[in-house]
Amino acid sequence: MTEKPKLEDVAKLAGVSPTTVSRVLNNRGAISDKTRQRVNEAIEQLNYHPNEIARSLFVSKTHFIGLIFPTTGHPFYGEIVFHIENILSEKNYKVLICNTMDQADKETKYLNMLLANQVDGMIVGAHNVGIDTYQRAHLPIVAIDRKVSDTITVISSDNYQGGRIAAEELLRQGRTKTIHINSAPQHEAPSSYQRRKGYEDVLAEHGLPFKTYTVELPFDTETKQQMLSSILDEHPDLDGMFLSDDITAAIALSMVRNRKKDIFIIGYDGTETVTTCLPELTTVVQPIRAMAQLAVDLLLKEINNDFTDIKKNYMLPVKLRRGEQL
Amino acid sequence: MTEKPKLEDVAKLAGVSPTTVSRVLNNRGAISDKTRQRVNEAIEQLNYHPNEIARSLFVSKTHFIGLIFPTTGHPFYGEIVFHIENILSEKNYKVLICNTMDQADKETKYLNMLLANQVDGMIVGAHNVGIDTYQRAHLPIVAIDRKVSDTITVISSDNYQGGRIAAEELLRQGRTKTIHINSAPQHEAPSSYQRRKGYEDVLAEHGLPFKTYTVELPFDTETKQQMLSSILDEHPDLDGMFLSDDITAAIALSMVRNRKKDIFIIGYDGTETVTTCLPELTTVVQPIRAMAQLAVDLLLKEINNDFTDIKKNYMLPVKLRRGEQL
DNA sequence: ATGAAAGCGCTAACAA
DNA sequence: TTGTTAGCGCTTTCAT
Repeated sequence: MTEKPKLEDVAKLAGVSPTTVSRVLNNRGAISDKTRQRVNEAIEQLNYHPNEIARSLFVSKTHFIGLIFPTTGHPFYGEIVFHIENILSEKNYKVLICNTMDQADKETKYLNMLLANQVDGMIVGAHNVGIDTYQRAHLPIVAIDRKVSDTITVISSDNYQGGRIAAEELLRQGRTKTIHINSAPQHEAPSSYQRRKGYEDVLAEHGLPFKTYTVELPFDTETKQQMLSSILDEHPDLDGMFLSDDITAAIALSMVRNRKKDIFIIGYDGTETVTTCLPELTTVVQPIRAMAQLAVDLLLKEINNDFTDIKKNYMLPVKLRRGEQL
Repeated sequence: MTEKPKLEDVAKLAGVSPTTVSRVLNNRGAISDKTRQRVNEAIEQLNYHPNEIARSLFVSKTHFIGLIFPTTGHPFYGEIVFHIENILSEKNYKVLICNTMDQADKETKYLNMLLANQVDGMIVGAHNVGIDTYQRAHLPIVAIDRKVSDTITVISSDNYQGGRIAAEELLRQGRTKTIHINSAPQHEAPSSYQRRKGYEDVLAEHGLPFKTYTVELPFDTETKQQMLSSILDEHPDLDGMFLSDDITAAIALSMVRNRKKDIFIIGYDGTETVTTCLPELTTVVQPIRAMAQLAVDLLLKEINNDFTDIKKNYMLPVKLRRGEQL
C-alpha cells in the first residue's frame, strides 16, 4: 500500500463500515470500546490522516482565513500578520496569506482567489480597491485601518490622537517649524487624514505654522530619499518632522544626520523591529498585538453568526514612545 | 436565489449539462460559440464562482503550498516569505503560512495540518524538529538553511564564506580582539556552524585569538540585551564583534554606543528593513530574493516530477555591505 | 452500537 | 458538439 490510505481502507482493515471510522475520528455517536480500539489500531497501522479537503467540501466550512496585506516584508504588516496567524492557529484556523504590494489588480485577484477557495472569512489591511468590492463577497470580513464602512467592521488605532500626540511632542521639544509627511494610499485611507488632522489641529491651536505633504509613498527607499531630500531643500529652517511610518522616519533620520541638521523626527507604528534597530527614534506606537487580537475576535464572532455587541468601527489607543538618548 | 450558485445552477439556467459548463470553465474540448456564450451569460447573471475546494478534491491537487517559518515578524523571514508568496502567486499557487516561533510542538502540529490539507509541497525555514519528521511526508519539500539531508533539498547562503568575509572585514578595520556570537537553534543548524567555522578559520590563519559564544538566542530583546551586556562586561578590551543576525547586531550596536566603546560590529542578513533603519551597520548580505526564487523553482520542479538537475544542496553567494559613515 | 445510501461541487471517461 | 454516469474522500440522515 504505497498510496495514501483513505477512510475506506481503515474501515476494511478494522472490519467495520466507513461510518464507524468517521464516528471514531469525530468522537460522535456511541461506539463500543472494542471497535474504537480496533479502528484506532488500523489508523495507526496505516498511518492514516484524514483528508481535510474532502471534509471541508462536505461540511462547507474550510476553516481557512484569508489575509490581504501590502507585504509581510514591512515590519508593521509582518508583525500584525504574525500575531493574527498565531491567534488564529490557536483556534484551529488556517491562514492564506496574500501580499498585494499596493497593486489594485493583485488585490482583486487575491479576493477572487480567496472566495474560490471558500475561506470562512478575511482580514484586510490593504487599501487599493474600494471597500464595496469586498461587500459583494457576502462573507465575514474585518478591515484594518481603512475607510469606515456600513457593512464591514473596521479596526484602527486612534489616528487623530496619534497626530495630536506627535504634534504635542514636537512642541514640547521646542520645535516650531515643522512639517508632516503623509502617505496617502490611493483610496482615501482615513488613517492618513486623521493623523494629519490631529497634527494640524494642535499646531493651529498654538497659532503655529505647519505644512503637510501628502505624497504617494512608494515602497523603495531610493525614491523616498529623493522625495525627502527635495523637501529638506525647500525648508532649510525646518526643525521638526512627523512622518507617517517608522521606515520613512528612519530614512529621514539618516538624512538629517548626514546633513548635520537639528531636526526632531517623529515616526509612526512602533514595531518591535524598528524599536530594536532605532531605540533613539521617537514614535507613535500602535497597539499591534491588540489590533490583531480584536480583529480575530470580531471575525470569529461574525463567522459564528454572533453579531451581539459588534460595532462597525473600533479605535484602539496609541501612545508615544520617546526615543532613548544617545 | 440567495444561496451560492453552483455549477449545476449555471447549467440549468443555460439549458445545458453540467459537463458543458465545466468545459467552458476549463476551456477543454470543443464547444460551439453559441453554447459558450449562453453559459458565460448564465455565469455572469448568477455571479457564479467555481468552488476550488471541490475541484481540488477531484483532481487531488490543491495548488496549496505550506510555508513553515519562525515568524514573519522578523525582517529576514518576513521578507523571504513575502518573496516566496509573491513568486508562487504568479504561478497560481496559494500559500498557507505557519509561524512556529521556534517551538517544536507547533512545528509538528503545523506539519500535520498542512498534510491534512493536502498541500502540494512545502518550504521550510524553521528548525526545531528533526528533518526526518519531514521525510515521512512523502511530499516535495524544500528547506532553507538547515541540516543537509539525503532526501530533502536544502538551500542556504554560503555561510562559511559569510563567516570568512566578516572576519576579514574585522581585520581590515584593524580589530584584533573580537568575538562571534552564534545563535544555534536546537537542532544543529549548519548555518551557525559554518559561519563560525569561517570566522574562526580566518582568525586562526592570522594567528589571532578569537572567542565564539554559542547561545540559544531568544526572540525577545531584553534577554538578548542582558546576554550581550554580560559578554561585554567579560571582555572590557573587546574591539570587534560578529553577530549572527542583524537584529542582534542592532542591539549590540546601541549597547556599544551607550557604553561609548569603540567596538566594530558586523551583522548578518542584510534585509531591506534593517539596511534602511541602520545604514551605518556593516553586514553580510544574504541574497534573500534569489533564495526565494530558487526555493520556488526547485519546489515546482519536484511537484511536476521533474527531477533533472536537482541537487540536494544549494549554496548561494553572500556579500559584504559596508555601513555608511555617519 | 453499527451500517447502507446519498451527496458536498466538481470533472473525466465514455457514449451518442 | 454535447450529455450520462461515476466518483474524488468524507459525513450524515435514516435504518436496523
